[in-house]
Amino acid sequence: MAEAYNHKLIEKKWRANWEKNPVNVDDGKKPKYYCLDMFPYPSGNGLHVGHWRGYVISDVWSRYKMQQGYYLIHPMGWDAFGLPAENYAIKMGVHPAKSTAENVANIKKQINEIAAIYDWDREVNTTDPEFYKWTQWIFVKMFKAGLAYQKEMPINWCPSCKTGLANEEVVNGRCERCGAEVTKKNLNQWMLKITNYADRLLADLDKLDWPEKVKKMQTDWIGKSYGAEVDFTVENTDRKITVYTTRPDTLYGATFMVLAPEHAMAKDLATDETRADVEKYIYDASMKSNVDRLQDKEKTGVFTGSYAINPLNQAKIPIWLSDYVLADYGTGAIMCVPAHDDRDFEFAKKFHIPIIQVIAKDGKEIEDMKEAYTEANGTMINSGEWNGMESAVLKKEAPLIIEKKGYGRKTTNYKLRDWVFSRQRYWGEPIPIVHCEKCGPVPVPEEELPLLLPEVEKYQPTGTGESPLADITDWVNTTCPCCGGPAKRETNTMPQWAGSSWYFLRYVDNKNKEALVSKEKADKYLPVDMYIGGVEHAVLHLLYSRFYTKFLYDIGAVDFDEPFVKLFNQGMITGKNGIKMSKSKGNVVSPDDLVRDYGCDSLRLYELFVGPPELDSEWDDRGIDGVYRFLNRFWKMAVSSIEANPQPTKEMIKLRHRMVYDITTRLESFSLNTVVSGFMEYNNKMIELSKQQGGIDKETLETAVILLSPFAPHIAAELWERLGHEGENVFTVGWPEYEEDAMKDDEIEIAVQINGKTKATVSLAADADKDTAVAKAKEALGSKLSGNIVKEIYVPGRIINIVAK
RNA sequence: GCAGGAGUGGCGGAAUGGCAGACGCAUCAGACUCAAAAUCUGACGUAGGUGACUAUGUGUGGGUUCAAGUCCCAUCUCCUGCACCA
Repeated sequence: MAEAYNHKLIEKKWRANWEKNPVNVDDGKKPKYYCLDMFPYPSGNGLHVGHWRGYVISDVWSRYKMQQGYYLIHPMGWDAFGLPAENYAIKMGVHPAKSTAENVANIKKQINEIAAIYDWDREVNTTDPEFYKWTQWIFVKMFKAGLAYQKEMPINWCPSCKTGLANEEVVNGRCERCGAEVTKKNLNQWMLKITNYADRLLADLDKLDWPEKVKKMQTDWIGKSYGAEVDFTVENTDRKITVYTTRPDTLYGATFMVLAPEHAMAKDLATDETRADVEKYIYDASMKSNVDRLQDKEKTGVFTGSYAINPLNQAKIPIWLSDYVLADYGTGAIMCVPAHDDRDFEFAKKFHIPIIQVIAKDGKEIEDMKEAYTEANGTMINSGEWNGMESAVLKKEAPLIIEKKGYGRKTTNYKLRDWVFSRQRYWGEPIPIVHCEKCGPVPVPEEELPLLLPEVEKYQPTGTGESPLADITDWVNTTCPCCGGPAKRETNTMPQWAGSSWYFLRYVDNKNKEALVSKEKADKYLPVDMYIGGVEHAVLHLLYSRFYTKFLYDIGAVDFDEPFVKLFNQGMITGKNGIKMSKSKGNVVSPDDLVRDYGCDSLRLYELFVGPPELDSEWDDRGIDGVYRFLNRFWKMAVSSIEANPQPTKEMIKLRHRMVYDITTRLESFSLNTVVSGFMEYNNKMIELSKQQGGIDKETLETAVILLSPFAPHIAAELWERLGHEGENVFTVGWPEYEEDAMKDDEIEIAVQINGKTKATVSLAADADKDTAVAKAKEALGSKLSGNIVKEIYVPGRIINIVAK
């Protein structure tokens, strides 16, 4: 009776072994492979099976690379500053430093249960002063480069989190973190000039081996458009209003102009008759939240009483205010061509403004226009000297024509805005700036960094727009590094994204006191070859990281300008009916019990087996029995094979090569769920072959164990030892290779069809010629074949199809 | 509204244009057992037939092809992202 599979004993034994004998060692000769997980923030809830999946995927991939001869950079760390950690601390009534440390310890313990080969010597924590020293250093460098600046403006304000937010953190008018409605608040903010990098951030997407979806999301977020600015004069004045348009070809069709209510000139355009209405409209608009403004489908507006003059034809058009025009895009003012824009059309209809068609649709003017004709496709009409031109051509040429005539200029625009970088919260990196009345904002000298986050009693957000740090007068009051006079410290802190925008650089040189990362180590270990994580950071962390990396490249800190060569987004694990796992829904599945009952190896396999790694999957506990049974059967087959030690048969050799081929190709294409089913298939076949001689041959078994080692490391290590390799590291023996010739069958089964419908199967030599194959097929079909044979198709190794009438 | 992804048994899912449903879960039957669990063997899309078998079948409707889950056109549903960006 063969010894049964005991996951508890095996896993305990090997866990202890690996602690003493690390499997991933840098001998200085191996090439590096950097496989990175998006580092977690240390939440109090711990890990659920969904977090596990990402870590298992990255570990399997890492171990595969290790098996191929790479030295791995496979680190882990903690994104521990920021709102989630701080909000948790406030809820629990403890200091965030304390709760963060506790949560880190707890999650680290849970992560170790995965048996991933993280190199804990490389661990980083964004709240560690030795780490945030460099987060602050980057800010100082950006300040010196003119990329960090202050601006007073109405920003997105989360009344629940009591802090300002970046555009990227506002989702459908709500706070990305807590879901509260975002309002506007006028604050003096630190901004990062990410817009300086808009073109490079857009263009370099082409270099990246990333999911198309993420590239598209970033492209849309950057939102580059081409067009022209056109200057209109306000009638009877010498004041100008500049509008931005992507459709200068339709300039003759402009019948009115609309300004955002926040436009600097909005109030001034009012006349005595309209002043009351205009001021009321501006006030009402200022009171609306983002959510309201988005939900108001129906257009509203007010006529200012003033008119603008179209520089092209001197036409006099009314100037309106409406909140459908955004203040912070383009110039905050637009020319409106109702005939060729849906929004302008709707507005014109509602307020009875004339509509002039300037592009012929299907060669003619539309009589009773029911909707705008928005395509730039047709001949120009009602357009003076432009009449007869093709709209598509004019669209491209008009910006230059307008520029030459002095009516405006060719421009590009971006949806991307500068990054609101300050937070009115305690738990973040202090912004290393000192405000001096004489010298203005002065950066803390680099040699004085880190600027420590002071200990405080009261760390709750104030809600006033000031950070809790503002209360610590003896911290705030300081001297100017420049002139030595009295000065005050900046009291806002950085957003959570500050640390996560560059942490991956620090892993490879995490103890360096002289530099963010040494030149030598950066060149040797960076950039990241494979980055694995959820898709939720597509326009947040992934965009910010690219921006930071480009900046660090520009100042010569690193030698590459894209941080992540390849990106893989794993799908989410949800509870029943696709509902996101959360504590409040009560559908969180904890991995702890599953590890106890089935073992780490089983759970690792099942995490992959639930479905394609890139898609969301519903978790169903029952399925884990299947992989657990597989491991039991594999174990039983293996130990009895070791005992029987049979000579390899032709069948076994063939199976070995095919197994290597199948597992490798599936793994290479990241089809990890079918790798697991492949193991099951081949195990079933090995069990079948075992029946003849009490087992399968040693080499085939060894091959299977190596193939399995990245997926189920404990059982693989144990069986490798039992196969006579005591003291050897199964994880670095090398990935097995296959030979095409050894996989081939001499005789194959092939389907025989009549008119595309399978009617029989025949077995014939793999290299049989057409005549032989067709003859055999006809024989097998016998009386089923009737009528005239029109065509005989034979695809060797695939099919025989006889077309008969 | 725009863009992307997906629709295959009771369920999760598999199929370089070539025998649809691999692999697994659940279910049912049998073996072992005093019994249960575990394990092993088998059945398992639908309809008809005792049966070998026959017909039918990958959201819906067309098309290309000797051959379509796969390619093309149209259409419906669901999910994700963006959303008055001029």
